[in-house]
Amino acid sequence: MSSAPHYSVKQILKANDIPFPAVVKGWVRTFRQNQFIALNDGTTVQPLQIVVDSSAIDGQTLKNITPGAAIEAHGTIVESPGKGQRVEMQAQHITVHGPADPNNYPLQPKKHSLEFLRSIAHLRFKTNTFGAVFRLRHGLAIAIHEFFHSKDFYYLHSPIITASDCEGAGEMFRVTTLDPKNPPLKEDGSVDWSKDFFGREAHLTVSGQLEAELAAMGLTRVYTFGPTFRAEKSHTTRHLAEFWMVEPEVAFARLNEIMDLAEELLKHLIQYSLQHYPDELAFLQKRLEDEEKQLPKEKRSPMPLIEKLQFVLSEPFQRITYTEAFNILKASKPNKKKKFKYLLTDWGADFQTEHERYLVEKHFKKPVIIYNYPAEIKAFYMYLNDDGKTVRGMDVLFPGIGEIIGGSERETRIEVLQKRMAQIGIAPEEMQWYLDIRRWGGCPHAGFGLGFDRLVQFVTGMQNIRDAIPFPRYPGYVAY
RNA sequence: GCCCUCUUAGCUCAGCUGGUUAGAGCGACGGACUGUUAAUCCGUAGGUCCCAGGUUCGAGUCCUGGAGGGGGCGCCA
Repeated sequence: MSSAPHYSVKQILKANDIPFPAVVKGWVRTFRQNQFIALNDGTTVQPLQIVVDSSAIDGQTLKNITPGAAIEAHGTIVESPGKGQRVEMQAQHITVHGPADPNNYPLQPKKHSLEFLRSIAHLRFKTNTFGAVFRLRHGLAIAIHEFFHSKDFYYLHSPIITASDCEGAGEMFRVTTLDPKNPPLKEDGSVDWSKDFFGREAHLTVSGQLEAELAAMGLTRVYTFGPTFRAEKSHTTRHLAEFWMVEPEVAFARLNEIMDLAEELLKHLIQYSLQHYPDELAFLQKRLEDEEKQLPKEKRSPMPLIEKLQFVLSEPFQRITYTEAFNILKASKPNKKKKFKYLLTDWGADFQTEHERYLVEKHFKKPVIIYNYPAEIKAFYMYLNDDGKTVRGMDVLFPGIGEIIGGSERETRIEVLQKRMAQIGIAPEEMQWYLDIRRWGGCPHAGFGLGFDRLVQFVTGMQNIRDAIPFPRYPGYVAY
């Protein structure tokens, strides 16, 4: 057997100095005519063609070369006389590491529905679609770190288990080691959490924001990038119970600066995807087009995937205040003609999905940043404007997926913060640390949360967020 | 939590207003094939029509309940 180096399919397809000896390892996609193996190792969309001399290979090995089998091929990379590829391997020797019985191997060389693949999520990494999605997901993560690193942001590992249960971002999952059948009780019959592992109640974090604020008060610019958890029974294509969030927090920054940062980050990430993953995006674009062929025209994506990404880069995001947005919506046709399910009449009402979609997809036809929201519909930590009615919060809305970023300038005036906490019933002693950073060396600061899986969803064109994360968790479903 | 919708072969789906032995493509299996590109050609096998009741002379088709999938709304990232 040859002792040639092991190359990835990606390396071989890019190689210029041919011919050369090589070893490749991967999984068989198809085996045509007892002669042509299409091999994929997850490094590219394109498979490598391996040409087999069937007379030189024993019958059992030949029989085991079926879709899904893991093989190792030793041979020479040569220019391909065939039409579909530039180079191919002429194999001298093939080892089947793991056969895949074609009688019961679920993946066939044909289209499968995403729902079916989701039901065999442990195998979907082997497909071109999920290979492309997860390579892009990786690339976006790298790009996020590079982006922040280049701007002197420090990557903060915010805790996953949190003692803080008043972030207000949603229902939390409890973390406990107590016996659910027989928990220690207090005299009044309630559970005695002081006997639990941490000596008090603990939960999975819904956001690293509050911890990021603490770190920004010493490191100036930080960001978190980690899993967050919400026990909301959301049944939609854009919610997960476990999802990844990117949360930059910047000391001395005001709302405008954070809006600039959000727009720059999103554009950078899309630019990065277009530049580094053109093959994946072309593949995903075609996949989306094929899938949408069955749909009526009005339900299809308004433009192809790559064009959509370029379009987001082409213009500044539309920035409007809540009040401006409210006035546009109130005067809009669907509101006047009562086409909206929720009609807008009074200032202060929260926008519904249909309103956000109208602004983004019909009125402005580009990403929209809405800011200065009514205080009542936003979190307690947002900076109260001088009008006493609105807070310096902002949402970045994207076509198709809605809110991709939510952020704000934080309230720094301790007495205003205490008042708002009291209004919604947060005990000040629970949040002393949060008040302390206003007490000593407080300063204006702002930040936002980017839904990483929603970003992956947007860039890859996956309609369901469950197909943008390797192992989705949602109400009623957890596997692996 | 509310609403809509779907479940027929391994996969994707067809099956008209209830009416004989439930169909196709792909896949699988057997065979042919030395430049194919989800190869092609010939042949074969493969179904508890999601489950449980009910209506009916007769149910894949209608009704009720249940399970599972998908979608919409709310909540948000």
